[in-house]
Amino acid sequence: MSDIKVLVVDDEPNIRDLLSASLKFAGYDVQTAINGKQAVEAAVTWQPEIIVLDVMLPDMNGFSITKKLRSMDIHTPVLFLTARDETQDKITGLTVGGDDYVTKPFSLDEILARLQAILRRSSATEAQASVVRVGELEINEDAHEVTVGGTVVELSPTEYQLLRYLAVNANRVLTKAQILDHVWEYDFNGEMGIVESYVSYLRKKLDPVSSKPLITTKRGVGYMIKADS
Amino acid sequence: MSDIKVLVVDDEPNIRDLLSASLKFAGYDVQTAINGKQAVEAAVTWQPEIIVLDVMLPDMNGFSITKKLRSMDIHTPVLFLTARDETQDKITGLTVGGDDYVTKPFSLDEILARLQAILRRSSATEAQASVVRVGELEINEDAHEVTVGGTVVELSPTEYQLLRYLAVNANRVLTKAQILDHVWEYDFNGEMGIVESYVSYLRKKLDPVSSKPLITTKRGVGYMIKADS
DNA sequence: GTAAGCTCTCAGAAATCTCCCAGCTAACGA
DNA sequence: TCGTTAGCTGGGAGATTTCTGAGAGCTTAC
Repeated sequence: MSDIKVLVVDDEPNIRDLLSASLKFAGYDVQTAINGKQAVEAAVTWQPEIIVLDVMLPDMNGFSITKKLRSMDIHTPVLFLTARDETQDKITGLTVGGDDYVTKPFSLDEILARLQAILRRSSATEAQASVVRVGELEINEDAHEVTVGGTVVELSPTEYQLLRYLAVNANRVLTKAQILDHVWEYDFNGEMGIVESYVSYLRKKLDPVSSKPLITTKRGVGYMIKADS
Repeated sequence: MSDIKVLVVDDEPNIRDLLSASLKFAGYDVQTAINGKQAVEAAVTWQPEIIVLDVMLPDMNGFSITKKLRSMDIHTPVLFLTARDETQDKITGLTVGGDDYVTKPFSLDEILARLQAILRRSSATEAQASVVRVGELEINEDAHEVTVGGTVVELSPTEYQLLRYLAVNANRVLTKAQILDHVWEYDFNGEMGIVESYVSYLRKKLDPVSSKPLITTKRGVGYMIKADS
C-alpha cells in the first residue's frame, strides 16, 4: 500500500505542491510534471500506477496526452482535473475505461477518494463494494449511501464528505483546521464555524437513528468518531 | 469471463484506443490491428474469440477480410463497424452467420451489448437468455423488452440504453459524465442536461407502473437504480 | 406527402444546499 | 459560584442543482 506510484501533472505550482504533499502524506510515492512532454516522459520511464492530470496544460491538453500514452500501449488509469467551466467537449470521452475526473476547485478528500476508487477497480482483485464501517455506522462509497443500524440516512454532499472523513479517521481527533483543509475546497476562505454547523447537521440526522451519539466533541481540540469499545 | 480475446481492427487511432480501453476495462483481453493485413495475421496467430472490424480500411474492406478468413477456415464471428451512409445491401451481405454490425458513431454501451450478444449466440453451451433483473424491473436483451412488475413498458432506443446502463450498474452511483460517455455516441457534443431529460422521460414511463420510484437522484453526484434490500 | 416519433435544447420552477449570523448553552478555570 | 470562552443550533439569503414542459429539427413509417 505504501509504495503506489502516482504521477501528478499540473502547471500551477500551488496545486502541484498541494497534491504532492497530501498524496505523499497519504502514503503514496509521488512524482510531478509541469507539462505534457514531461508527463509522457515520466509515464514511460517511471511507470506510475495512476496519473493525476490537469486537462489544460500549456503544451498539450489532457486528451492528447492520454491519446499519446494509449498509442504507446501505456494504459495507466487517469484522474483528470478540469475547471468547472471547461466546455463540455473537453470533458466528454474522458471517463472511458477506469478513468474519472474531478472539477477544480476540489477538496483533498475528494481526490483521495476518487484515487482509491480507481485503484480499487483497476487492481485485478474483484473486490466487493467498498464500505467504511464504524460501529453502527456504515458508508457505502459505491452507492454513496449512509446507514446507521440499517436505517438509511440522506446526506447532502458536504455532509457526506465530512462524515466520511471522520469515519475513515475514527478514534483520532481531527481539528477544525484539518477538517476544513480536507473536506472543503482548497480555495474556501471562510471561518471554521462552518465545521460546527455541519457537525450539527450531521448529529441532527444521525443521532435520532443511532443508539448513542456518534460524533464526540473534544473541547479545545476538535471532533472524533469513536469506534465501539 | 475475463480472458475472452477480442481483436479490434480500425485505422483511426482514436477509435482504436477508445475501444481498446473500454473493452479492456470490461474485462476482455484485447489486441489491435490497423489494417487488413495485420488483422488477418492476428486472427490466424492469436485466435481471438471475436473480431471488431471497421468495414473501410486502407488496404482491404471488411468483405475481403472476412472472405479471406473464411477461406482459411477461420470462422471467428465479426462485429462490423460501418459508416452510417454505407449502402444497405453492402451491410447485409456482410452480416451472414453470427455476425452483426453497428454504425459509426456508436456508443460504448452499444458495442458491449452487441459483443455479448454475439458471444452468447456463438457459444452453444451458455443457452441462458440474457435478462437483467433489478427488483421489479426486467430487461430482456434478446427481445429488447422492458417490463416492470410484469407490465411491458415501451421505450425509445436512447431510453432503453440509458435504463440498461443504470440497471447493469445497479447500486452504484453513476455520474452524468459517465452516463454520457457510455450511453451517448462518442462524438456527442452537447450538455449533460440531456441526461436529466432522459431520466425524466424514463421516470414518467416507469414510475406509473412501478410500486416505488426506480431511479434515485444522488444530488451533486449522479443517478442510481437501487436493488431491493 | 403526411403523420408520428425521436433527439436535443432551452428556460423557468422547484428543490436543495451552502454559508453566515446571532443568540444561546455547556464547559472550564479561578 | 461566576465569568469567560468554545461550541451548538435556528433562521434565512443567495446560489446551485435538478426537474420538466414546450418546441425546433430530423428521421422513419405508412
